[in-house]
Amino acid sequence: MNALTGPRGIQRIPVPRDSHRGISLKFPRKRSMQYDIDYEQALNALQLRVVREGDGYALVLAGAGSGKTRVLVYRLAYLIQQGIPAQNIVLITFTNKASHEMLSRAAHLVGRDHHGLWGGTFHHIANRILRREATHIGFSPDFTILDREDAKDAVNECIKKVVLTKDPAFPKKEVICQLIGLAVNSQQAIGSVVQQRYEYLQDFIPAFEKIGQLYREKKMKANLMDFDDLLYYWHQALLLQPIQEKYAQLFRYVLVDEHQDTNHLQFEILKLLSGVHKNLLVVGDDAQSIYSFRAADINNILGFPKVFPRVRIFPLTINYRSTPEILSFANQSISHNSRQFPKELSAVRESWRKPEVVKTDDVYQQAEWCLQKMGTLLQEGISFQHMAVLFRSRYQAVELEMALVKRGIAYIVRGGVRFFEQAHIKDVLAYLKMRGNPKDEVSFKRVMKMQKGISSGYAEKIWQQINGGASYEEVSRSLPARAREGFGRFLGVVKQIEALDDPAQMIANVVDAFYREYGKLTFEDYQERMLELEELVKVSEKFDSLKSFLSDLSAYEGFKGEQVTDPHAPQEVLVLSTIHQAKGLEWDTVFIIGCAQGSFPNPKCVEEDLLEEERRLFYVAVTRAKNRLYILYPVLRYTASGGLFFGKASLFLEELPASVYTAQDCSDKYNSAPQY
DNA sequence: GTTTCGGTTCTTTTT
DNA sequence: GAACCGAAAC
Repeated sequence: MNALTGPRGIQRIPVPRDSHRGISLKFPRKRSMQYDIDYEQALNALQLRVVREGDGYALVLAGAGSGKTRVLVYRLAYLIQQGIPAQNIVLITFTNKASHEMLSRAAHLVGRDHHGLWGGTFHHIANRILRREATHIGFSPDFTILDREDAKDAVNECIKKVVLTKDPAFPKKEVICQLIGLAVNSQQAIGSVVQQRYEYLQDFIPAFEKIGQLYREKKMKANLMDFDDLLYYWHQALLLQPIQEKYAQLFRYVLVDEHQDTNHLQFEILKLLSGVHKNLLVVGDDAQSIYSFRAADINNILGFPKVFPRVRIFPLTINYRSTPEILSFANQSISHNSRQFPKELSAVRESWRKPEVVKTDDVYQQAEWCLQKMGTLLQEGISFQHMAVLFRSRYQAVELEMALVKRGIAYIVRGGVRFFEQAHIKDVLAYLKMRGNPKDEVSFKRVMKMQKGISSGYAEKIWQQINGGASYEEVSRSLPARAREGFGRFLGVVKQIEALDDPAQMIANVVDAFYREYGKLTFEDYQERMLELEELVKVSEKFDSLKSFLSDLSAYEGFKGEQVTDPHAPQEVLVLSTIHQAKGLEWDTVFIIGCAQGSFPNPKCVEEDLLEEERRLFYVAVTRAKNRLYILYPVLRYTASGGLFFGKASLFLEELPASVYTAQDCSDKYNSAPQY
């Protein structure tokens, strides 16, 4: 059973029956036969108040492990039970996974009545709405969504058009993408974002603005949107009176999870969506705001009461998840931050062991220590699915991965490369996208560049010619021999899929006609990649048209190595995860590795604001653990150039009183590096 | 002018 | 590993 969320008979505080004022909804005295939900059994007094009295503008400050998911699920069930049609409720979550989990839990309570509810991430819901309203903002409904890599490439082309002479001081395309994204999400001019976050680049502001302009035009011409555009154009659409009217009328209740990680643009969307019925309930924890690099603005939650003076605030401060020892460790840590709602989480669990802080020689010993401890835990009856290893940065897990592979232990890594962002998946999908959206320049060029003899130069020329109305023969004649052959092969593949509309068949055809051979020559691990393409065929079989497949692609968040097709398969595998990806999850046992100076906090985050965010990240990691928490740090660091560093524990450990943990020193016990 | 290939550099977090 | 750069090859 899931201890995450609820008290289950832990305490029974009497609830004042008439404590809500001016609320039109009444809690039914007689429960309907249809669903017998025992709210009072399932929820504590404060949780119950949120569920029953969450009308109007409401802010739920839900500390880690305080049952926030449970509250949202029951609130949902309550509204439906009150007779609110599901299609008039929108539940915005941080990941689509969280949305699915909440909806399926709500389904347990109210059966099929939750069907039609609008659930998902901001981006997911934006996608759904924009497919309907695209024509109002200058797009056609079959627009293609660019992922981060595609967007980067497109921006790069714009950079080349603006910056003609190479300047070594000009920032890389990643940086440009980042600041264009920040500008959109925080609704600021690129110039002011640069002033605030990249002051040293201010000489380039005019160039940045030109690039941003060009990029926006390019996408519009090609009927493309990047992730940020989904929000940008959703907001643009909502600024049109009839559309605003339509959706603000439709959404009688707007529920928002993880509000601390929303950005300015998202908050504006929320204001517009809730503008008619004025039922906006946001749930969040300012102590867990960890996405400022995506323009998340902690002021959205800290300043919520200022924006809506009549807001009601519900603080949930009882933690049902962790032992008091883990909680006091977390509380001690977060108390070093200055910007937060004052609060302290209190524990109801029984006292148990303190968290252990383990000093090791290096990353190999760190991995070994984890494995040995896991062995002990297995003997105690804790299986791998109840353990997780968390880290600040993806690269910190590699030594542990090697050790796990060596022992044949199954694991998945969350964070890093996503299934749909791998080169071979994107290659094959580019063919389908090209067919689905003939204006899709990015996919067309990607497909062209797979052919030998054609690289970005000819890909551009071919694209220009075809758009200028040239026939295939004309294009072919204009090319040099090598490129002409490639173009011929391309036409062959296109012919294969021309007449099809079934995505699974199209994928299989592309692979058979071209990609299998191409893959053999391109990838060393070609066989694995072919297996993943088979996986892709399976995923696509669920869709009966190309259109529905393509418009739903963005909803998938699965990672490489995870079962994309069957997310509910029971998993006996160990989870290795970035802390960011671990948000909202919990395990019996948590290992946090790499808590050393120079790794965590990330050295690039030295500014005061960012340091506080790093500390919140540490807080998130710590509060994932229910019973056992092991925090490890290696003192030796190998630099890229082969040098050795002596490091010490993370600032976040050093600043804590020694009384909140037990320390273990494993360094010096170490003889020679194991060979992997 | 364009492509290809071999070397070098660096890796924060993500819808 | 993959992204970038420069030099050789077409």
